[in-house]
Amino acid sequence: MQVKIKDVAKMAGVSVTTVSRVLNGEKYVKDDLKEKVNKVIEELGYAPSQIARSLVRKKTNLIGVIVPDLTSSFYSTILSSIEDRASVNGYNLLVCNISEDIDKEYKYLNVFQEMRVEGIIIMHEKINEQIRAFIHKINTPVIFSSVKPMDQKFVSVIIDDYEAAYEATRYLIELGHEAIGFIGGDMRDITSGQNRYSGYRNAMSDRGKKLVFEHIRFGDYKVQSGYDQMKEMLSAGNRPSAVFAVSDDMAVGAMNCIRDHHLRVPEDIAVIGFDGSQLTELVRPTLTSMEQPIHEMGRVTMDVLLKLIGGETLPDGDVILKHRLMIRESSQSRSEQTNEAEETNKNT
Amino acid sequence: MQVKIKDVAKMAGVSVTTVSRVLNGEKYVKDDLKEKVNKVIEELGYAPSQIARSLVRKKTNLIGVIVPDLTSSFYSTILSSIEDRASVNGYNLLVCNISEDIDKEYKYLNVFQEMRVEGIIIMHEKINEQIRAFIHKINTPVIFSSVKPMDQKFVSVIIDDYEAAYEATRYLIELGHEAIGFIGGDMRDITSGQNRYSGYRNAMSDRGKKLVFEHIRFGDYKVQSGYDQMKEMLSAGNRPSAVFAVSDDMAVGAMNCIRDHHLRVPEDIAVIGFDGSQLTELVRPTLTSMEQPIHEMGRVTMDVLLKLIGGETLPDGDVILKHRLMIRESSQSRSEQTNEAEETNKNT
DNA sequence: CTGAAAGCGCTTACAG
DNA sequence: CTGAAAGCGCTTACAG
Repeated sequence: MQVKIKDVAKMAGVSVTTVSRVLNGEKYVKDDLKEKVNKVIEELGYAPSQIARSLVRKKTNLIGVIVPDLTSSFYSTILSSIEDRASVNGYNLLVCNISEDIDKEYKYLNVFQEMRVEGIIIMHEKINEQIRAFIHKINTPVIFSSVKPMDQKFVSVIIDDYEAAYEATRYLIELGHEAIGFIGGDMRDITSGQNRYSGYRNAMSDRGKKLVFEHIRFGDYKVQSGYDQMKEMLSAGNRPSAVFAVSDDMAVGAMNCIRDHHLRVPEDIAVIGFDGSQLTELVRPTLTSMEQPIHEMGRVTMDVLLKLIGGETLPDGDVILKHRLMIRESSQSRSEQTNEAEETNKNT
Repeated sequence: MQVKIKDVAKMAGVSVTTVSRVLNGEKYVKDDLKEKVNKVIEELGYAPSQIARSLVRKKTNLIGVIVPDLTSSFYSTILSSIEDRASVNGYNLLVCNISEDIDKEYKYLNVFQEMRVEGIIIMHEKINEQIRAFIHKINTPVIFSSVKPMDQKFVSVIIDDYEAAYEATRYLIELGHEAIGFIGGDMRDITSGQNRYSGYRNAMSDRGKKLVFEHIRFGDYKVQSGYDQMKEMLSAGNRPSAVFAVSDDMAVGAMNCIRDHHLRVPEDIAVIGFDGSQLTELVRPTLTSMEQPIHEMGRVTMDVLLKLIGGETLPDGDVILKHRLMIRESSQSRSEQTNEAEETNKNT
C-alpha cells in the first residue's frame, strides 16, 4: 500500500491541505509546520500521486509520440532530442512504435486521448481517413515531425524536401555527371517520396539532362532496399556515373552493392545520400549527404508543440528548417572519375 | 472541455453506473440500453479518462523505461521489442533518455514513482547509492535489461558476458592469432566492462598467450572511441594481428582507423565486435561479432517484468540468454593473412 | 438488470 | 497562516 497524503497529514498532526501546500511550495505555511511536514514526507518516503493530481488539475504533463520505427537511427535521434526538450519542460513521453502497422497507430491515438496527453507528435505520414478524422475531432494539439501528410490543416516541422533534392541533384550535375541514377522513397509519402523525386526530376530537366527510365528506382528507405534497387540499376546495363538515394540507409546499401559488383565509390560511381544520419561518417568512403537538421528538428517540434499546448496561436503553415549539403568522400566530379579510372587502368 | 461519463449518462437517459458497465463490457446490461449508450458515446466522441480510472482501480498500465542513449541502435532495438511486448499486453511506455546524466535518472525514477508506473526497466548499470536505495525502498518491480549493476538483489536479463568474451577471444586464438588486441569498455560496468575484459584475459592466459600492455585499451563503446583507441594501439608499434572490441560500434571505429592507416581488414588485422547490431552487415567488410539476442532480450525483459507485476515469484537470480558468434568477413585466420599479405607484396 | 452512494488521492476556493 | 469541504471523472460494492 502506497502512503498517501492523509497518512502524512495524520503523522505530522496537520491537515491534508497544509501538506498539499508544502508539497506545492506555496507560501503562507509557517516554517515550523513546513519543516515538520517535510520530515514526515522524508520518513515515510511519500511521493504524491500524479494520477490524482492530474485528475484535479486537468493537466497530465504527458506527450504522446508515434514513431514509425524505433530501430531507425533517424527517428530515434529525433526522439532523443524531443525527449530532451520534454524533460526540461517537465513533460513525460508516452512512446509508441507502430512499425508500419496503421491499426496500431489508430489504437494508440485512442490510448493517447484516454490518457489525456496534452499533445501528440507523429513521425509518420501515411495516415488514413480514420486517423485524419480522429485528429480533426480531438482538441489535443497534434504536430508532425519530419513528415507532412496530405492535409493542409496539419502542422509539420520539416525541411523543404523538394528544394533539398533539387540541390543535391544539381550538385551532382555541377560535378559533371550526366547519367545520374535516383533511388527514391515511397511515392505515397508526400515529403520523402514525391517531393524529393520532383526535386531530382526538375533539377535534371532544368539542366537538360535526360531521365533514364532504368536509372530511376524506388525503395523503402532501408539499407537492403538501397542494395536491391542499385542491383537492378546495375543489371540494366549503361550504368550511371552517380546515384542519389533519398536516405542515407539506402545510399549505404547502394554503396555496398556497387562494391560487391567490383566497382568503386566514388571512382566508378559517385553516391550521395539524404538525412545526415550517423552512418555518413561511419562508412568508408564517408557518405556525402543532404542533411536534415535532425536534432534541431526534434527540438523545434517539441518547442512548437509546447506553444500550441500553451494556447499560443502560431503563424499558419509548416515550420521549415534549413537543409545542408555535407560533402564527403563518396562524391567526386565526373572528370576526376575518368582520370582515376584511366590511371587505374595503367597500373593493371 | 472533454466530454465525461456524466454527459453520456444524461444524454442516454441512464445512470453513470450503466455507462460504466457498457464501457467495461460487463454483462447484465439490457441490449437496448447498451445500444443506446454506445450510440451516444459515438456521437459525443467520448473517451473515458484513464486518469480517473487509474485512480480508482489503482492500476495505471504504465511501465517506466530508462534508456542510457536513444541514438544507440543497440538500446533503441531493445526498446523497440520492449514496446512491442508492452503494447500487446496493454501496457504503455514512459520513456526516459538519460544520456549519461545520473541526476536525470534519479529525477526520472521519482517521476516514475509519482506516475505510479507498475514496473521499471533500466538499461544502465552505473547506478549510485541514492538510486540503489531508492530501488530497494519502492515496492514497484524493477528489472535491468542487458546490464547488471553491482547488487545481488536486482534482477537482470543478460547474456554471460564473461563466457561470450572468452569464446570470442578463443575463436581468434584458434584462427592462429597470437597478438590479439582488446578494446574494452568502462571498467565501472560489471557486465560490459569487467566481465568482458576478464573473458578476454583468461582466454588469452589459458592458451598461454601473452597480454601485451599496449594492446589493451578501453573506450566508451562508441564509434569514435574505437577509432581513437585503435589509433593509440597502432602508434605503439608492434601491431596486433587481430583486435577484439567489446561493441560493434567500437569495432567499426577500429576498422575505419585501420583503413586510414592504409592497412586492410582482415588481411592485415582481423576485427571482431560485440553485440550483433545492424552495423555488422552494413559495413564492408562485414563484421564478425559476438551477438547478443537483442530482440529476445527486450521481449524477455518485458515478459519477466509482467510476471513480477503479476505477483509471480520467480526463481532467484538473473535470466541468462544465449550469445552466438556470427562469423563474417572481418575475421580471418592468421595463416591466410600471411599468405595474402605475401601475394599482395608480389603484385606491387 | 439498474442506480444511488461512497471512495480513489489529490487540489482549491472558501471561511476563519 | 490553517483547515473543512467540495470536486476532479471514474468504478464498485450494495441495495433493490
